[in-house]
Amino acid sequence: MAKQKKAHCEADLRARILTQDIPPGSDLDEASLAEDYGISRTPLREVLHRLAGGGYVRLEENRGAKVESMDFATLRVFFQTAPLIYCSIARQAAENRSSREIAALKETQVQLSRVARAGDARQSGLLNHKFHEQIGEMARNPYLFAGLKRMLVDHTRLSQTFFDPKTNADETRIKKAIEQHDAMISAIEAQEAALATDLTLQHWDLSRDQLEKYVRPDPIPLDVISMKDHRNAI
Amino acid sequence: MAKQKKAHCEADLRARILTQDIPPGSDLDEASLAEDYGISRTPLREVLHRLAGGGYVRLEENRGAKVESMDFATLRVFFQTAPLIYCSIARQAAENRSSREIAALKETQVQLSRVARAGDARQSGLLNHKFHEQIGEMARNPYLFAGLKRMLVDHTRLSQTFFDPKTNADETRIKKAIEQHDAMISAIEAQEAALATDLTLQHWDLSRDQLEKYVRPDPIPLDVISMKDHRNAI
DNA sequence: CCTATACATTTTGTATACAAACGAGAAATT
DNA sequence: AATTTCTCGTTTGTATACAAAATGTATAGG
Repeated sequence: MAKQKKAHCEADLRARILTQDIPPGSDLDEASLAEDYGISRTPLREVLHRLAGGGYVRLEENRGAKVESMDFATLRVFFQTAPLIYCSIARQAAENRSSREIAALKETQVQLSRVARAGDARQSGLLNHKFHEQIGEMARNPYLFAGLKRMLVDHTRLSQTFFDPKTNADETRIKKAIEQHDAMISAIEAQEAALATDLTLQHWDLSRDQLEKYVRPDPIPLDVISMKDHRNAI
Repeated sequence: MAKQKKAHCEADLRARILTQDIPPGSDLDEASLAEDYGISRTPLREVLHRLAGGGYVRLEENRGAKVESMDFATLRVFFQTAPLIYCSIARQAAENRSSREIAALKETQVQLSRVARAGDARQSGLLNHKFHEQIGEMARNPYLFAGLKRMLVDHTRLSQTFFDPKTNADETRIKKAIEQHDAMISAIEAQEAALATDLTLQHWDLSRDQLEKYVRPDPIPLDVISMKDHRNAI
């Protein structure tokens, strides 16, 4: 029972950080969190240590835990490194996947496409996170997997807007991303490493285009006419 | 005072694991370790959690901490992934290094060459570890750095014999490795990224030859991105 | 002789009380 | 008025006692 509470605490904190329910830079107070989750401070501190190990929070001496921030420098490195890690992982996942893992991945994908269709942005982001983490496990490469997990923490937080469609174009993009997932599953299942990396790169391109808009949004139109044109163009 | 004891405990356990003074697969008993280091079990458990986060030990539910083992599968992946991570890190270290970090790196190198000449294999291994970790920090890439740190845990453990010369050829190899370090420092200081990666690859080759008793598969291609689409480069 | 089960021992997990460090604000000194 | 120092409340860090789980051992039954 108490074990479940601790596991729930850790999973819930992870989810809340990934969805930015607890935003980057937030202070985490041990006493109040322990009370919230109905456990004492000792196991809560162990949870925080584990979250720190996974790049979710930063522990400072005598100063408690803060949710890892995402400054501009981090973002730059993120864009720089993502294709390398994602593609290397995809290649090795295709080489080393087991059929059991493929089945689990397909199950995640089914759930993801369901919640995405239902418009549940929060669950979509979390299941998308799980999807890519499962591919990471398939690669059986603890070195790259360590980097991937940290990368996914930032990626999921950054792309919180991705699964929350505002326009028709957004919905198309979500649909496309989920189709890409299906293609990636097939390639990995068929152990076609080259295809898997290629599809992963395309998937990254889609995500990156969306993220760049979020990070560097379209400039405000200089005049009313061009804005009208833009609206009518769709 | 107590803070120092805890820090010492963590550093000492790290060193003992890296030097295989505590061999892979060992069980770590909380009570006896706590007594050995003169701290109570609570802070000791936090140390173990941190070591687990760094890939030094594995924590199993209700079953304590074991030093991470190095099975055959791990070894294979190690040889596969090392050049990719080391070279990516070296390139970015050259791009992002500060002069302060260069000075610190040089200091480590001075110490390393001193203890290596003195035949202190244990300290040589640990300082070599520190040297490469410092280069990792220079890259300012938390994603690759996470993988590098895990890689170095295994690399340092594997190469425990490296700095313990048995023959003249061994001594020549050590000398060569340390000369390579000097060249790497120069390249990184001069921000010559291409040269730094090239030297790093040579350095890896030397180390790999030494570890060659283990099966080594083909490395992951270094240019997974540039092969495809250079739009992805930033 | 082997297996299974109950019990005892050991080890890990949690709660709580206490100690130490930090930070904010008041008081004192220049 | 500005700066320093002191004090107190808050928060984090540690020790210890206790609970729960796992492991080892002995004994009963087959």
